Amino acid sequence: MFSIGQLSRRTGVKVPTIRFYEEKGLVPVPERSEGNQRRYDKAALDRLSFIRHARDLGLPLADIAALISLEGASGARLNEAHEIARRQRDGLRERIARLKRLEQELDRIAGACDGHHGNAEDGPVCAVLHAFADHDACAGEHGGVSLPS
Amino acid sequence: MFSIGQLSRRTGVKVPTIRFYEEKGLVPVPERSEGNQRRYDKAALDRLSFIRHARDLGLPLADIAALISLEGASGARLNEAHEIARRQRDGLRERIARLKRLEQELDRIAGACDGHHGNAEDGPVCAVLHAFADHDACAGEHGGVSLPS
DNA sequence: TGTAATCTCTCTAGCGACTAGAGGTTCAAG
DNA sequence: CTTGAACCTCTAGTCGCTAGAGAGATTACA
Repeated sequence: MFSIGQLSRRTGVKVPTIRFYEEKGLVPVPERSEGNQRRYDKAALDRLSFIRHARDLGLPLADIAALISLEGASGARLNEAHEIARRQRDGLRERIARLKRLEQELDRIAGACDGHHGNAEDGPVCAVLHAFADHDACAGEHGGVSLPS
Repeated sequence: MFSIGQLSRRTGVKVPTIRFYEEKGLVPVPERSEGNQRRYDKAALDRLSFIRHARDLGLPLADIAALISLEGASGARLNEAHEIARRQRDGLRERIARLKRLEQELDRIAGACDGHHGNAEDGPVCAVLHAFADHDACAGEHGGVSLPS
């Protein structure tokens, strides 16, 4: 039986975040001490570690909740778990690809001007500012639809 | 002179988002028609394109505001623009590296079970669920501190 | 046993960057 | 002149937390 602070230290999940998860139904409502403080057992620790790890992997809480609901499921329902993992991995791949394109362009922008800035009177002063404004100068497309959130 | 809708179509920034940017001071307050509707000129379009592009590149609005304030700046102040671009690129690189590590692990998890699930009675039913729970099985560390937001 | 330090409680509000909706007004085409 | 699309303001919701206030509980040590 540990307190919320001990649970926090063991899992690396911050105290307010644990309470937040409880509110969202991701962590079961724990017992309380006589003084109304939360008391957790090993099961809670495992559950929270699970969430922690899944969050580290980038899964949204909704997906994590779905996975949790699959605990002890069998057969077809289990494919949902695979589906989540696969979907997550594919999304990640796409994100990586897009970020790489962006990196290239930031490279271009960061190197656009190597120190000699003209005077303010001479029109466009620094290529960096211009480069940010100028999408056409991009080597390739970078999505243009959604952000790399 | 175009309406907010036309500006939206030309820049790809959604109408409510344009108003949001105006509220945040990123886009100057435009003139209004007699009937109180926003009317924009080419300068507004350029500014909004700039913001759009920078957002696509992953810059937070605060950085974009900083860049905007550098318009027409000279000398030392311009280095700030470079600084922003460089910082942004470096952050991106780190993010990419971290995401790659996560991808590997999701790969492992997604492939953890290739179709034969045991019966629910036989204890641990599917490796996917277990894999999510089991950080120790990770090939490498994946940060463990902050999320790939 | 006393007391001080640390934890924990609930609650509310805020972050970033929007998005969605309600309920009303204006514009442009036919 | 009428219709319907586009526009207005305002509020609230999204996601995943984080921070703070003010009060009560627990624990370590003297």
